[in-house]
Amino acid sequence: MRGRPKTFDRDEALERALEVFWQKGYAATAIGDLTSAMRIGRQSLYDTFGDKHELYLEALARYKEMRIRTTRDMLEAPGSPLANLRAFFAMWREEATEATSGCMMVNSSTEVGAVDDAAARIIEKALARLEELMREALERARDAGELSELASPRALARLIVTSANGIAARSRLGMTVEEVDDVIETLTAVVTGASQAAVAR
Amino acid sequence: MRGRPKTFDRDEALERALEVFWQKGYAATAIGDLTSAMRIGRQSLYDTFGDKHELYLEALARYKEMRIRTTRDMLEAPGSPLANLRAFFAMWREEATEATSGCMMVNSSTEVGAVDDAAARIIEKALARLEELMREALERARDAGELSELASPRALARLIVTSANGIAARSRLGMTVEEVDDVIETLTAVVTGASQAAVAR
DNA sequence: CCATTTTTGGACTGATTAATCCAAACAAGG
DNA sequence: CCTTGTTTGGATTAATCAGTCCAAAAATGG
Repeated sequence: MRGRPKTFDRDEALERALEVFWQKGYAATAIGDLTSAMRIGRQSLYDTFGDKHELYLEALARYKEMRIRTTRDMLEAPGSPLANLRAFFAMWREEATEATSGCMMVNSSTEVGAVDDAAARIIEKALARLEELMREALERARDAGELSELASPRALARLIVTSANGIAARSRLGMTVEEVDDVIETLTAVVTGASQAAVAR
Repeated sequence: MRGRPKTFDRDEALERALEVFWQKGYAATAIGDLTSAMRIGRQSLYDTFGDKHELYLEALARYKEMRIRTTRDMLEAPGSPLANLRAFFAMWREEATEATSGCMMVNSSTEVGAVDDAAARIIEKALARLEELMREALERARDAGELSELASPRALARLIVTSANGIAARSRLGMTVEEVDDVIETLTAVVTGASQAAVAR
């Protein structure tokens, strides 16, 4: 290897770019915001990551991987599948009340989803994967005897992921614990079968 | 009245601005996009609506009113409260599958919610009102004997509105009928009390 | 016809943007 | 020390943006 070696870590810089895009979105993020957060020069950014849009897509893909990994690790942890589901809800609750970043994929959907096909494809695949992980977790809980029959694990998984997306959107404005808890407790009751209502007659 | 009379309808122009902001968001909408959609000159826009941000807030407030009005009209229609709830779900389903505009309040939350206090306040109040309308509708259905006891009408209302927000975010990427139906059918089952799962043991 | 007001659009300002170019500093290996 | 490659930041470009100013045209009432 000849020449001056790279002094910054590509992954670290990408991670810092991710945080800026996650918080501020695509359009509102200026190159200067990125270089200062990433602590690299402007030219290094273009040399290393292409342009702003490429960097955004790479950050979004990284976010997607992170989100899928943590979800899978949580839901597929050893032990009680139902306890894992509860732990997942708890994590989600913490995130919604302690931060206003929301979910980068939800933010991206609403901001650029309709015009950025590459971003849309990343998000669509990620949401499908998250639904799959959730469905499998529900089925494991059922197979372990912690839940009785589920009418449609897939449909229930979709409701859960959709609700998570709704919470994420809302948390951009700031959410109280009470607001999140209402949603989570109701969903938990649905999953565990405590009926919220019963058809009369 | 002396002088040339106004030739455009302020409400119509505002409605057209609303549609642009709804579809494209705040930052991505240029003044030129607005004037051409509103079919008025640039100076008329500034004279009539102040500046871009004021116009956005007014459009957002108009959207909020529209959304609350249609929701209330639907949920408070004469006849069966439960049928009204089902009609509400049906409308929501149509919107999610036939358009990619989503919900302007959800779009606004994720884009400017964290930095635009005026917009945030409009949205927070609107969501609280929608939750209230939904809670009241659930209570009417219960009181009419169409649903049995509800553990927490408020919590259930929050789950429903949150899911609607999640669907709205997701619909920006385009949604299939199947995806929406899974969520709506599960929610309907929750409301009507058809158990999705029961605690084992 | 004149006064009044509105509409329209071009010219303009000032700021900001993404992106490129370039030169100087810098750091390693041969 | 010299070659190679990297980092940095200033200069620059070309585009875009919101917003203001202004003048001409248009439409009404007196």
